[in-house]
Amino acid sequence: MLDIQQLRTDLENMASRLAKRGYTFPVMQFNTLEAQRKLIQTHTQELQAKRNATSRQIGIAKQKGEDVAAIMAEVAHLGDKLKQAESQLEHVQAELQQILLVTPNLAHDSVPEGKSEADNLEIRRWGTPRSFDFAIKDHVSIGEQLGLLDFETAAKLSGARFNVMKGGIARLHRALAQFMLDTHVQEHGYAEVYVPYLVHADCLRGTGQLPKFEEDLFVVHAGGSNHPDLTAPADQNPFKLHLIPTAEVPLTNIVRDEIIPLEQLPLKFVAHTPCFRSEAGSYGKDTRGLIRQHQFDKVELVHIAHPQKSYEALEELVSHAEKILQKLELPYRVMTLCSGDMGFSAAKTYDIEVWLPAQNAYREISSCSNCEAFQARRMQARFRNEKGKPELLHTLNGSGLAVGRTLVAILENYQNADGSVTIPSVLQSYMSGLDRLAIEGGK
RNA sequence: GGAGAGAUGGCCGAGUGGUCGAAGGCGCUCCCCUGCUAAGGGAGUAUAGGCUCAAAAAGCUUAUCGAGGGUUCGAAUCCCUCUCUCUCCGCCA
Repeated sequence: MLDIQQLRTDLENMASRLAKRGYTFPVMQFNTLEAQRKLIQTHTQELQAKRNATSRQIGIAKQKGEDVAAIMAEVAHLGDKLKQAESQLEHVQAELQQILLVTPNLAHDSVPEGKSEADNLEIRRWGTPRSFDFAIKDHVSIGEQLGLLDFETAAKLSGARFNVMKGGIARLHRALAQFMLDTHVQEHGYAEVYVPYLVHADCLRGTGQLPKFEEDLFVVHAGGSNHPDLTAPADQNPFKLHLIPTAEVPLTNIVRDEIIPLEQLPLKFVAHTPCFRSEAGSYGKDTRGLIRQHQFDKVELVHIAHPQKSYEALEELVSHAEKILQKLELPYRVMTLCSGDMGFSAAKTYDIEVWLPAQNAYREISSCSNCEAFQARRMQARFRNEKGKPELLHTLNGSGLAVGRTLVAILENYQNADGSVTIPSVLQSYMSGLDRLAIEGGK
């Protein structure tokens, strides 16, 4: 959420910055509502002040044993007027809030201007794509030939965009998550966290998925759709929960409504969770294989940072994600997303793209963003600053990494002519020393 | 699932209709006193808004005692709904 005070004082500038990321801010509507708000709020507060003062007088008079009938008559009609004013105010403020809730973050000055993916800026590459002397296969063929990747069964169980992994691939998948967690905890200083996979709507509003992107989420009810409590307000309804689309949601919301002592900053959290996405609007995209699934695992990194240090933290965060690919010896490149391609909450985003030989392309495997105070303002996540005053934190998140896509990268980059797949050396200790997945080896 | 108790400021804790945004204590900050350490005295110490103002300072003002609603001229206090925590019983991985 943007700072409404900043919008009031610097509207033109803010609107033009939003335009750079392809968002048209409703300037006219905002101005109209603001003018109304000012009028109604002042009026309401005057009425409230009058009521408070009069009530105090009544109290004093009664204590002295004086007659209060005259004063009572004076406020006789105040109640109705006040109620009306209060409800008008509430209405206007809800409308303003609605505008703010669907307005994306401002891009940082260092973000290149652009409209789409095509305008993203490559900033570095690591590793050299391997050249193959045989006809390469994609991860689906590799996995199915090994007998360890089974999309047919997955479709029977749950439909499209799900997968069943077996034997060595299931284990490799597990090994990857363990390896990532261990690296971030032991080498990068993250606190390992286990979090709920079902969260309240408040959490999703806090990180920016709601109210705008509800169609991308899965919602669950306890006890089926006939549960009587479904009629209760969604916010406080314990029987309506959302499946997390990323661990960013629970991890970042850990600091919601908190004031963190200065000396505890930065907080660095890591969690391995499944992620659930409806993938509405991506019909026909990446339909084959593990790239785009309704359910996938991810190791997520979150920093809760001092505002003055959040851009240092972003560089650090990216380097932590890169480290995983380096250890796995997978070639990748790092992109700065242009203003038009960034997510809703981000002020600046780096994508890490891993080399996928079968696609002959680099594909996103991690997205690392600094959201500055955008999420913190929605969450009321603050710290006590050097002057002892509460101040909004900066929040950052990044994949470190998407486990399923990393698995894809390994299957494709480490494939051999005989259909087997070499296990990267850093993972072998997680696989009881196994150094390859062979066709007859899986069970 | 059943029975009961509770939720107040950074923390503890008082407050059952009226000058209560809230006694007292702890903690913290500043000042004073005291030749070590300690102790004592004084002052200050919630958050988010709005208006006045070019701005700052300042002033005025509103809201907030788990959340939402209600009663009332007036609610931390009374009523209703919900959430969470604790204790006991039952059930369960």
